[in-house]
Amino acid sequence: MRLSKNFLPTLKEVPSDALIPSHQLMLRAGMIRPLGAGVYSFLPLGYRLVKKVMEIIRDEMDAIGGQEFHLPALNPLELWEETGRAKAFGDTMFHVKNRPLVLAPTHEEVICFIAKNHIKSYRDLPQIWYQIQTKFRNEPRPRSGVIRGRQFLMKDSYSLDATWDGLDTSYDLHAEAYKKIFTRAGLKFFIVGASSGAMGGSASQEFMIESEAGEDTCAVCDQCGYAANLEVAASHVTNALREGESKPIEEIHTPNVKTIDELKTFLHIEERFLAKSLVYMKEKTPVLILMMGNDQLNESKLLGILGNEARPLQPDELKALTGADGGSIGPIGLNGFTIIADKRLEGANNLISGANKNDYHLKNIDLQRDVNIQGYHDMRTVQPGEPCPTCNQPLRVVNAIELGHIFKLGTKYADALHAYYLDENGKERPIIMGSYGIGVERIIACHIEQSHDKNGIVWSKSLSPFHVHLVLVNSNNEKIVSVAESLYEKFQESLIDVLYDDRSDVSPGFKFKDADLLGMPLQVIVGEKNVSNGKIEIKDRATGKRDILEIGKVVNYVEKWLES
RNA sequence: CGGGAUGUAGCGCAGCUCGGCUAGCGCGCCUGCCUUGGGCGCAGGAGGUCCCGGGUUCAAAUCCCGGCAUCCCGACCA
Repeated sequence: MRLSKNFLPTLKEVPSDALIPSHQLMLRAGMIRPLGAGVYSFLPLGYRLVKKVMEIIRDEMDAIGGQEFHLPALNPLELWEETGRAKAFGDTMFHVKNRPLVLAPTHEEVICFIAKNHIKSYRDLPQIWYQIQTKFRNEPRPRSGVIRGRQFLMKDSYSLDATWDGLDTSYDLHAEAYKKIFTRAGLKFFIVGASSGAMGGSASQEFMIESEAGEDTCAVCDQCGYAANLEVAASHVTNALREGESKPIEEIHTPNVKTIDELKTFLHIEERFLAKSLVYMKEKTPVLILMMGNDQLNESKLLGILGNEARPLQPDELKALTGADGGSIGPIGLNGFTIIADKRLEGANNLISGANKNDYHLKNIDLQRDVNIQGYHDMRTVQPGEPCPTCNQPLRVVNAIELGHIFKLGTKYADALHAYYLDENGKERPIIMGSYGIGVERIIACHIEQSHDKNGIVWSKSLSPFHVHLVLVNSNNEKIVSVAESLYEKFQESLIDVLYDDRSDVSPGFKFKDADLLGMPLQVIVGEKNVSNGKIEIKDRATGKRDILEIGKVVNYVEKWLES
């Protein structure tokens, strides 16, 4: 492709709205332009990348037996009401104003609708159906360029199985395909166990890359490779101890002590003797949650135990139900409460907790003797530096960008839409589904986040929009021009993707800066300096290393590099 | 949806407190000359509803009220 004739608007300056490197560089490299909040046009270079990514995805999806669909973005609202997800998505789903239609944020419903009409027998299963298409979500706050948009490309696939073992197989096939896809895209990623959230279903894993710009938080162990979304992450912290003798409960005056840290300082005592209380409402029942010391409650773990409808109490409700304000609540003397505790407190005694009376705490509480604990659960949030649950090395807590998410859905959608098949015994059963997504633009943005320097993007060989950036340095010198032109032709004949900077009105420095910004892995530089000796310079974008070789050997050099 | 910031030429910004504008600067763009190994140089030129609507005033980019948009933090994120 000739730069003199093609539309590739690069920017010297950083657009002020872009803060993270991938967003800045995608704008500067002429890949995208904003149209509205979270809505981007892809210009030719950007779309070339999109197509590269889609090619890799198609390849690996087809390899596991996936069949590509093209599904409508416009969906009847009614279909979404049948599964209850019109309500579940709420304002996140776009609704068309002048017809009862919605813009699909994902496609379980449509897939299930097709399956319902055509999958009749266990002999029709299993199936893997996928699509790579635009999805629409009315994100309350789009951000970070294409990483969170209101309109974005997603590869979504859906497995349909007759048995739960079949679902496991389909799920594992996807996990393997995803590893291949992200590896081929040149990404350093990790896989975490995740919460399946409101999507429903049993197992779920996320494919993540570590990035400060990430919206998810994960605990990772560099030693053994343990990694988990903080929503579900665990660590190997020590428990509160049970001492030999349980002393009698005593009330202590603790004026103006509101937080665990204040209590710790006030009493000069270790955190493991303190029990913090939080109160949630599950339907009509208040639930007191005991956490050790200043451990942070992990709400997603809690909701996994209590159900998604549970909610924290308002301060006035708290006072009415316990008789005290937050900071003085405790497990003793409550009526009508369910009490649960973090595993770390299991069986502990001689604890200090709130007295349900402002400015007072109780000491020597024995959870076995004094409290009717209805269950110990892991409910704490992992902190950086805590020991890894598998190898005890310190965990890091990092931000991460979610590239892909795989779910075992089960029969939720088949049940709602009555998508049944007949098994070997002629018995009607719901189709068992899995759902597997990949953010297409995120692969591009994440690659840039992981691979750039102060001069611009550094593409990996597999993802790069062109293999070679051919730079004609002296466009006023006919000899140089003819060498560059003939190289351009030879590259094309050899099926090497080449971006050719043949502009005559641009200074050499400008071309070099553009080449570094655009980030093709190899720069082939045709300039007077070397051509006069029959030589060409090849610069490796990633390392900056330069090789000088004879003109006749350039194409072969690039071919070798491509094969390596 | 809460908190904060910003909105002036294609991009990056100044001017706004303290009203006086014929609205500047750098980059980019156009024309001509020049230059050709790291975002050249010189000369000339085009380009603006100062986000929108209302108000105050002799006079508003500037002050006041209302809206919209974009970005950031938080909430949210199947």
